[in-house]
Amino acid sequence: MKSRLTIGKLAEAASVGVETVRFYQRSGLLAEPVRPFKGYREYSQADVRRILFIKRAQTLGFNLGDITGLLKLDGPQTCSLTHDLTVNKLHLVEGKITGLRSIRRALKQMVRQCELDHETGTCPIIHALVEGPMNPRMMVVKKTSRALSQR
Amino acid sequence: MKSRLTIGKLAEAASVGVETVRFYQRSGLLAEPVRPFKGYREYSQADVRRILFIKRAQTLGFNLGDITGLLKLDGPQTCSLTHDLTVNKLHLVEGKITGLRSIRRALKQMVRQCELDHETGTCPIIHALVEGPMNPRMMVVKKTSRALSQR
DNA sequence: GTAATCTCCGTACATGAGTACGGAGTCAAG
DNA sequence: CTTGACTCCGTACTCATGTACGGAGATTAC
Repeated sequence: MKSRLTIGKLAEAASVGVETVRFYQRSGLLAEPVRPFKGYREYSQADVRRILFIKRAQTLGFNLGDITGLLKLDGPQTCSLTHDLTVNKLHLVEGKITGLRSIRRALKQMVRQCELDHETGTCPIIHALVEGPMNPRMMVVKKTSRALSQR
Repeated sequence: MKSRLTIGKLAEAASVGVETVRFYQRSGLLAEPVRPFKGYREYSQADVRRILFIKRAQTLGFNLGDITGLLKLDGPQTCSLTHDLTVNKLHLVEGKITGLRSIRRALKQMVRQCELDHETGTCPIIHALVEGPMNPRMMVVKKTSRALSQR
C-alpha cells in the first residue's frame, strides 16, 4: 500500500497548497522528487509526513531554517555532529517550555483571580516573563537559533 | 529612581533598535509616550519591561497580534472578557507545551541513541511529532490564534 | 472527443516584522 | 560656537513565508 501521489494529492493529504509544496522544494525542505512521467512529480507517504512535521514544528515556533536543521537529524550520519545539533535543539526547546510554563502559570493565576475576585488588578504575566527564571537566556536563544539555521 | 529615558536609551536598555521602538508605537504595542520637550519622546522603566516582554513572547512563538492580546490582559477591565481571552491563550499555551514536550522526548531519545549506539538509524523526531498525541489539534491552533489576533 | 481539471514553469504579489534612508531640527562636549 | 551624536518624520527597502497568476501542455470524467 505504498501510494504514489501527484503534487495535488500530496498537498491535500498534508493540508497545504500545491504552491507551498513547490515552495518547500525550492527552499530545500523537500527533496526534488522523481518525475517518472512527462515531468510530473511523484511523491510518497513519507513526503506527507515530512510536510506535516514542518507545519507542526512551525506552530511550535521553529522557523524554516530551524526546521531544516531538525530534519537534517534524520537518517544516518556522523554521530557526533548529530549529537551536537540535537543537544543544541534540546536546549532551545527546554527554554521554550520553561518560558511557556511561566506564561501558563501567570495565565492560570489570572483566571483564578478573575473567577474569585471581580475586581481585577494588574497582570502577573509581564512580571512572570520579564523577571521570571532564565530571563536573559531567551534573548540569546533566538540568535543562536538563527546562527544555527545559517548553516 | 524612576529614570526618564530617551528613545535611544530605551532601545539600548531593551536591546532593540530605535526604529523598532517607533515601529511598536505605530503598531500600538507601545502607547505613545509623553513628549515634554521639543517633541522628544520620554519613556520609563515600565516601557523597557514591556519591550522585553514582547521580545520574550516572540521567542515563544507568539506573533505581534497574539502579544497585543496578552498585553490587553494587563490592567483593570471587564472581567468576563479578560477571563475568556485568558482561557483562550491558556489553551494555546498548553498546546504549545505539549508539542514541545513531544519534540523534547524525541530529541532526548536521539541523544541517548547517539551516545549508546554509534550506528544511527532513522530519526524518531518525525514520528514523535506526526504521530504523537494531539496531532490534528495543532493545525487548528494557528488558525485560532490568527482569528484571535484579528480583534 | 471535448470540457474540466491537473500539472508545469517563472514571476509577481501579499503579509508580518522589522530596518534603513535622508534631511532637518536639537543637544551636549570640548 | 562648532562638531558630532541624537531625535524627529515619512517613506522605502529587506527578509521570511507563502499565494496568486497566466499560459501551455496532459489527464480524466462524462
